[in-house]
Amino acid sequence: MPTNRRRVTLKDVAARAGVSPMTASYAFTRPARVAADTRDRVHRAASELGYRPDAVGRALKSGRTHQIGVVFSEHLAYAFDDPQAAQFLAGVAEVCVEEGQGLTFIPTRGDAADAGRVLSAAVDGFVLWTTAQDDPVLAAVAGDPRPAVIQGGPPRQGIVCVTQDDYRAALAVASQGLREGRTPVVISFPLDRDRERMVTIGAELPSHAPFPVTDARLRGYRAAIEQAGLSWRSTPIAVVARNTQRDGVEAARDLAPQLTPDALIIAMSDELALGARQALLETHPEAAYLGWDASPAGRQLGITSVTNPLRDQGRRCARAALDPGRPGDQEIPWSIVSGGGACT
Amino acid sequence: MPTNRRRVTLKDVAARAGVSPMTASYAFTRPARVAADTRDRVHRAASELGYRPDAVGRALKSGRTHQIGVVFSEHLAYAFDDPQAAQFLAGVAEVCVEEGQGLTFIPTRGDAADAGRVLSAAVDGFVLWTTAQDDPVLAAVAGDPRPAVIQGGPPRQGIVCVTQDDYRAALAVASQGLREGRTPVVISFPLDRDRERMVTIGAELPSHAPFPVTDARLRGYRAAIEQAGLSWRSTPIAVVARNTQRDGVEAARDLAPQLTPDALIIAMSDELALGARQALLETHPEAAYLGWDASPAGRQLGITSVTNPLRDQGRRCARAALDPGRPGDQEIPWSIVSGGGACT
DNA sequence: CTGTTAGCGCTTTCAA
DNA sequence: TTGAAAGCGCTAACAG
Repeated sequence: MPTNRRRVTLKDVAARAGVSPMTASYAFTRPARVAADTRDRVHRAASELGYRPDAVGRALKSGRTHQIGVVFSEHLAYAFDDPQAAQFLAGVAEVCVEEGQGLTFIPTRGDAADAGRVLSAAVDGFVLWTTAQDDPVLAAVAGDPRPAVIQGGPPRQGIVCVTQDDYRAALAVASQGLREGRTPVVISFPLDRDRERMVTIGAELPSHAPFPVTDARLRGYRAAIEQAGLSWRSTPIAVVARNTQRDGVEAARDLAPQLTPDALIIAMSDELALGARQALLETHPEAAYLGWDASPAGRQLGITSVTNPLRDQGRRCARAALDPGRPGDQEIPWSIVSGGGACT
Repeated sequence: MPTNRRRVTLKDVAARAGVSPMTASYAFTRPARVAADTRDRVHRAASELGYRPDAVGRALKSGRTHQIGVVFSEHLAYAFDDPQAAQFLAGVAEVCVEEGQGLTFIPTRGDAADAGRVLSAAVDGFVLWTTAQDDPVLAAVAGDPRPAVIQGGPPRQGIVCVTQDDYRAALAVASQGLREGRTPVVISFPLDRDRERMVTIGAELPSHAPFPVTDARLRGYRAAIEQAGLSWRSTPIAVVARNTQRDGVEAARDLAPQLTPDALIIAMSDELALGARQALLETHPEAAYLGWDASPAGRQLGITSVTNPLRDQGRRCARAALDPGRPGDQEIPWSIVSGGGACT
């Protein structure tokens, strides 16, 4: 039983090196402030003892945890099922590694205690993933002095926003798809936090969806459809629970009874479009598909899509969350890609 | 400027409620220990002041951070590019939510400072993703008193292991694939931590790969090939850098010159097999594919695969990391799935 | 049921 | 260049 189970503390190191705890501390945090031989003695003592600085003690005194807190305002595990969320996280993670910061996921479960959990987290700043207007976590974070950044909105005083102009992009991509005179149907992200799968029509839709991204895209699709002289009110709309191919398959099955052979499937993601395509390949070989995110798989299968560089947005969010200067909102440019070419 | 920027502390709450800090503390942590009206007074004072318990102060005193640390012993951002890793993380996250624990990613970049970063992290236990035998992080974590669990090995004193019997599974799946008399080639995960893409043959392979999963699967494939009366030494082997479809495409292109029309592509994941299939669909329509992980997409395209429930493994790892009792190693059962049916 | 004491591990401030 | 004092926010252990 060689190892001593008690934590090795800075005081132990100082004692062994024959210096005060302060000198030992400086030997690690400000090596230049300490005489070379003293510093070496401290370092030697530390490695002999197996000393590691304790992040908690350090954080308490210094007030900085060197952690970025990431919040997905719904069940945390969903974050890993959505490939777009994964891309976003990869971007956040890249910056964390570059800046020597840790990455803490703040667990949320959609209940009333979420706001408290978020505010109590031992992090220096917050990165939030798109959420609903009325999400209480938003209000909580907005009132916290730590920097906070949100991808996809909603915009809010006290929270920096990194977004695309989803309305214009949706209008543009749908308009392009409708040029061929096809009959549109829409596959939409959830309309509320219940995430209930359903089929409806434009006329039945609430005037505003609480998720700003979903809301803006729906408005864009609507404008495109009406500008094409078609009826939004009677356009079939499938609402999915999550952004997965599986949900795209289900949505397509739900829509199938109302589908014309020349249907234009307007989906809010390539993921959903790919699922729909797979479900309809045999029954509706002439259908066309619009997606979002410009995934390689989507491009390969001829899905027209909107670029949405989420990895880059993850990077921007992380950088902003690290910057106590509260930089301004950022709008990410987009373009439409179809079958290999890009325009606008 | 209404809000006071100074942090609201428990002492402030106590003062306002006219009680001692200890009573205020108990009002939050052990409500039952405090008289109902006192408790209410404290809670009211807290919400009026906007008080939130500080996780750092709490952790320092109690010695528990309520955080699980997840370590991917290479550049952190890679974790989000590998769909299998994402599944694993989803499992870990589920348990964190259930148990009210936080999830901290410990940033690593594959350099010498990783071990220190890991040990200094403010977490109560560690979950590691498969790594190499000689990874210094392993030794560091094994010597730490906090519980540690690793998915995929290597096994090590002081670290709980959650694994499959990759050797037997690889032997079984390759044997089944070789029944039809096809000529095998292998697409392998990296052989070392450099992750260099290359093509080689069995004869050139080092006798042991430092990644235990890769090593066991290669040995299984080899046994199957030799049992089928074929030459392992001359079997072409493509080594990829990462587990993505894209890498599968590249591997297939690298192997193409050596491919017979009846080739059996033995890949270490469905992801790689799907990439290879896509690359070879036109030039080698008769090829057959073996994968791993039993993904829905793989099954749909007729890839024979091994089940590898990583979400479940993530759950098991998280539970074990939370349990200071250091439960024993766990072996996950597997089965082979092909074209929709499952056997053994 | 409530309060006092003490101190977790570290570092800021100031003095030597 | 080094050290002493003080305390970050909280809670275990014990008294009252």
